[in-house]
Amino acid sequence: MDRSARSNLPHRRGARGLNRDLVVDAALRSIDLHGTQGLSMRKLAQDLDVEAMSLYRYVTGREDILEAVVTRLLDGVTAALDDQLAQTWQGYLQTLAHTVRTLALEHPRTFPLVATRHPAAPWLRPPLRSLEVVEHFLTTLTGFGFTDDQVVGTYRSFSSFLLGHLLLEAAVRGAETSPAEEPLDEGDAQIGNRDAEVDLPPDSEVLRLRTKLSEDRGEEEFEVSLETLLDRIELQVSQ
Amino acid sequence: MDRSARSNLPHRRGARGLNRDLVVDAALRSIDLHGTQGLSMRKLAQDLDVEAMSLYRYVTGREDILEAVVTRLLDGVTAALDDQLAQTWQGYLQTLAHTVRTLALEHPRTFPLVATRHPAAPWLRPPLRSLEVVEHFLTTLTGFGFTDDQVVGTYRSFSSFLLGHLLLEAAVRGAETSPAEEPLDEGDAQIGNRDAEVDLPPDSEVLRLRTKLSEDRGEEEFEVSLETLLDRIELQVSQ
DNA sequence: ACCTGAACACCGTTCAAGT
DNA sequence: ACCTGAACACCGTTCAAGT
Repeated sequence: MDRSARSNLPHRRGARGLNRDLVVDAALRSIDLHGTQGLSMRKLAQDLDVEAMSLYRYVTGREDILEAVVTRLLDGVTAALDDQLAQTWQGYLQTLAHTVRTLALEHPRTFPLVATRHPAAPWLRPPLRSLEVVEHFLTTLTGFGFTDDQVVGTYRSFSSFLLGHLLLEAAVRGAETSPAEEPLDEGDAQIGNRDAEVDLPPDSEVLRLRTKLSEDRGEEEFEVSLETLLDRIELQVSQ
Repeated sequence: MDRSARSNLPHRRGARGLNRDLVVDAALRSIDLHGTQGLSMRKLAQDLDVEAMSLYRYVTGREDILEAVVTRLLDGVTAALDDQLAQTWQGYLQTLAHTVRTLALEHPRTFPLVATRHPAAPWLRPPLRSLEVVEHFLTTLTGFGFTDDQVVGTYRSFSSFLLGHLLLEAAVRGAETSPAEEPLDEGDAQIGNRDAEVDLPPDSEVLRLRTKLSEDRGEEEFEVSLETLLDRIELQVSQ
């Protein structure tokens, strides 16, 4: 006999089955929208239709959430790599670089967290701050015949390459997405001119080069620098 | 050493002649010691022997202080450059790079602020987030005969080089300096082993390469990468 | 002119209590 | 087992008031 439909609709609303993953997901969404500053335990709980204190069942505190968000972000990385490309070490570094770049551009407000939280250990360098990713990196390059010194040297230069480029790109995208600047209630002045915040002397080089400096060359710079880095590694590996 | 040892003790305590610079100085000291998180208007006021509300005479709020701290940090840079070295563009970039590096290592807890605050304008890229420094950079390279495209391209690659390397170095130094980890009241376990926080599978590459990965090669990496960057720029400039 | 007390609207986190 | 109310010790910021 069919029992009455008691299986679905937990009881009242959607949030009865709370768990750690749901908390972390909600936190990531919130940070993407409002930045790390905007994340509070109380507002997060509200998003989940629960009181703030309930979160402490699944999470030891705010810091724990931030750490978990970083891990969550990085966790898909190794799975997302292009296997075709990953058949040479050059291809592997390329697909890894592009995967992390995509992630940084998809989460410009969250990426600074990946970049600046204290690494849990000195061998977990940002932005590859996940044991899984670092392990994959080391194993793969060793598999391609890199010596220990070459693997470690490559890990270091690759990390700082990614960190520099992506943090810079994320900062630009983050600024575009987020400003949350007051909509200025009085309809006056300030005609969408983003330089207005800094006043430039009329004879300055910055002023003269302003347009060129503001161009978005992110992708291009990234490709060129990555190419240079690979060349440099190739030199070390082949000798 | 520091100039809190004022010559003429104003009246009762040190803080009668409060002003913006004193507030910013105190904030910088506090962030160096306790990180950005640890900076509160109330505690900062206490350091200055004043009530929190007094600070608002000199500063529009917490954000204003953070921005001012970044500016203060960068403000000495152009003055600190080695004039001798700065007579070639290579030497100029070298002394500039080393000056900023010194600053990052002297203020490892404050440097992330320089790196991650939203730039006030798209042509103020971290970590050279100061109009003064950027202006100096552009003028100097133009003076050495760089075309507009070369100046701007160099500004971009130099910025992300510095950002990647120095944020990584600062993170390591910051972690050493700061942990503020509880002194564990009971004298048990945890024998200063920093890896304890992450448990490694016994067959992992990370575990095998652990020692080599933890070596501090900061200075060396920095020099080598800077050299490579200069070579790359030279190629572009000479053709 | 410079500083402050009191107040407001928030925080993160603990703990004992509810179901 | 899971959630919560009440409480604690903090926040940043405003405003009217003191000197």
